[in-house]
Amino acid sequence: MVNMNDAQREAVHYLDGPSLVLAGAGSGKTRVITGKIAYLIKTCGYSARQIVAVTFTNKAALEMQSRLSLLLDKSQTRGLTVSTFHSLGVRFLREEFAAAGLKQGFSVLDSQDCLGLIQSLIATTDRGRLKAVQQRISLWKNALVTPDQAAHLAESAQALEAVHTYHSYQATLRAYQSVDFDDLILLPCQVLAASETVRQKWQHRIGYLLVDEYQDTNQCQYQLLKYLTGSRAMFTAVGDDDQAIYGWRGATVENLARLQQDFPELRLIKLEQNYRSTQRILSAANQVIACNPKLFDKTLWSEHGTGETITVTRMDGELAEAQSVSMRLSAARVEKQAQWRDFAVLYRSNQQARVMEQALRDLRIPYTVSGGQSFFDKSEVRDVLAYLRLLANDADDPAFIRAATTPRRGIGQATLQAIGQYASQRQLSMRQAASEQAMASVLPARQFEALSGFMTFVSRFEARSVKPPHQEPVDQLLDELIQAIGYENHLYDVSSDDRAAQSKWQTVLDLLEWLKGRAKESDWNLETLVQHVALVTMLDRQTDESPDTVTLSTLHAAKGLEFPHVFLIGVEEGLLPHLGRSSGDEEPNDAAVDSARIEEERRLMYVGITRAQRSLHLTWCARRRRQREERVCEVSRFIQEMGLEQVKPSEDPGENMTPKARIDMLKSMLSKGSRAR
DNA sequence: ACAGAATCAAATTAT
DNA sequence: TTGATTCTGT
Repeated sequence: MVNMNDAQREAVHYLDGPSLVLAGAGSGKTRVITGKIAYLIKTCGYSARQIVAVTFTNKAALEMQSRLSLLLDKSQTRGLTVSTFHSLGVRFLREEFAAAGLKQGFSVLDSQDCLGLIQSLIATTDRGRLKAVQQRISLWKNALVTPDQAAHLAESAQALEAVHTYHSYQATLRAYQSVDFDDLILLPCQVLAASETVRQKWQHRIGYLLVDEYQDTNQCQYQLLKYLTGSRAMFTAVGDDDQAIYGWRGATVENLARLQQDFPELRLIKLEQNYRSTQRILSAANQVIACNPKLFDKTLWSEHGTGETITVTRMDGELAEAQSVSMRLSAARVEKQAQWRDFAVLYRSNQQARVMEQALRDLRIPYTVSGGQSFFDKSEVRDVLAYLRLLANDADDPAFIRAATTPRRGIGQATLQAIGQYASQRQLSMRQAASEQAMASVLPARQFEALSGFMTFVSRFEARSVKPPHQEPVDQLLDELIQAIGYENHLYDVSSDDRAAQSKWQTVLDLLEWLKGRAKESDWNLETLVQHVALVTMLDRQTDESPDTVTLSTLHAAKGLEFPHVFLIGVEEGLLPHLGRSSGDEEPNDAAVDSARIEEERRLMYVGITRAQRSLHLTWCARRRRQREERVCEVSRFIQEMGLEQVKPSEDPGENMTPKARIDMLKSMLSKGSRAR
């Protein structure tokens, strides 16, 4: 506790009741959380298994774990829970499955699976409308609104349709013995609300709870927090209302105010000293965020010097922007004697990464794109996971359909339809139906042959994987399973190109390695493994020894990170305050909604600015292709709000160069000394 | 095996 | 309108 300021120390030591730590950007909140955990264990005699720390992302959870391992021995952290809200939900349901109306091997469907489910419920090809419905259902769930309650709230015809879908959506999920992401919070909440016994059990088990990024909690998560801590209310919530950027997925800053109402004895601690950025950067950030109405008064200050000038550069278009930033990146690395990892390029939306990637590749600048879901979206990966899901959960119809038809084995549309019909008549899952002898009389002989071959295959592996007496190590099982499926051959059959097949097979091998690693690390069986897979994103796979690369990241994914040098690109009206509505949704003109949106965008800008430690460079494009046509853009209002001393008209060293000239110039720079590799 | 043509979907942020 | 993926013809 030596290296802490008074406020941090107070936050760590305060144990007389619930506390809320308002931690401004860069004020050392992770240090406080990890410090407090260490303090509880080392000084206060808490056992690690009584302590639960909750974050929003796996990345944050991992970060916290690694910081903790510097403060505590392995033996001291045994049994400690550091996980995301959603993983905690899975763990809860693994134990309380019965009370939630599930079996232990329930499936966790990701949003893509769920979108497919919704599509099967409402007949439409309009993806925008489907997504709108999905979003709506999700928001209801996050606000603890049941389908019945939603029916009373629905105003428009479109909302009424969504209610209807919500009903059948929930019913279908239950029938599949599956849950979506929102259920991982909602179901534990409902179970805790309904059962005194379960409540006491968990409240007794959890001696102290810490919540990171509290400003991003939704109503449901807040309720869960209350149930878990009970009237003892031994918890610390850490958050910053100025960094609340997840309103669109149901998070509500009101939870901060609500905390004070619900716990009048709440101790409020503010961390206002910033250890991250220079004065210039901090002052720009402060001025931007000052344009928002504030919930809590908070003034960030820093002992660092004034620092480098913040630059704003106008660019002709996306390409020029990307190339210019790449060049300046290269130049700055040499000038500042920095490493690639000291730089980040941040942007509002994922699409902006494309052009940027291309430009970086042209200049041989190594980079890592943070975020994006690509790996677990690949069809190879989803195919394999479907088999695992099917083994773990015989009610998982989507998994059944996918596994039964991939690779082709004589089970097609007609067979599936017959199975589906038989199943729904008797309230069975497709897999249960398919394994009934009666199918022999329902299906033509050839189809029945194919089907029973598949069913034998499935039950053979199920017996070895999930059923307790014969539980085998996951390693061996996975290898044999993939062999038995003949998946490699399937890939060669399906893809016309051998190279494509090879790379897909490699993806599968990567997946298997990753699964095995996870299973070993956490001592998980197949069921548990599969339940956690859906929660994992690309980010978490990066176990590579930190390579020296530039980071490309969305503003959302950049929260919690910091870099010496930051480029924030695409700072334009329409993009950085992002305007534009999602497609299918009807939208009354509501001034309050509009300004709430701008305020969230402003917080996003604030997050972006405060990622920078020493230098910050902003760019915007005079023209950009937005939605199908090139449009003229204006500089973002947020630039002006930063109150920079003077905005130089242009800082682009290659302003008048053609793309080719830019590249040539860079190449000559590279050969002069800096090694980009 | 590869290139050009036809077809299709796309609209923020993410567990 | 693009860009990406799939199909088709050589």
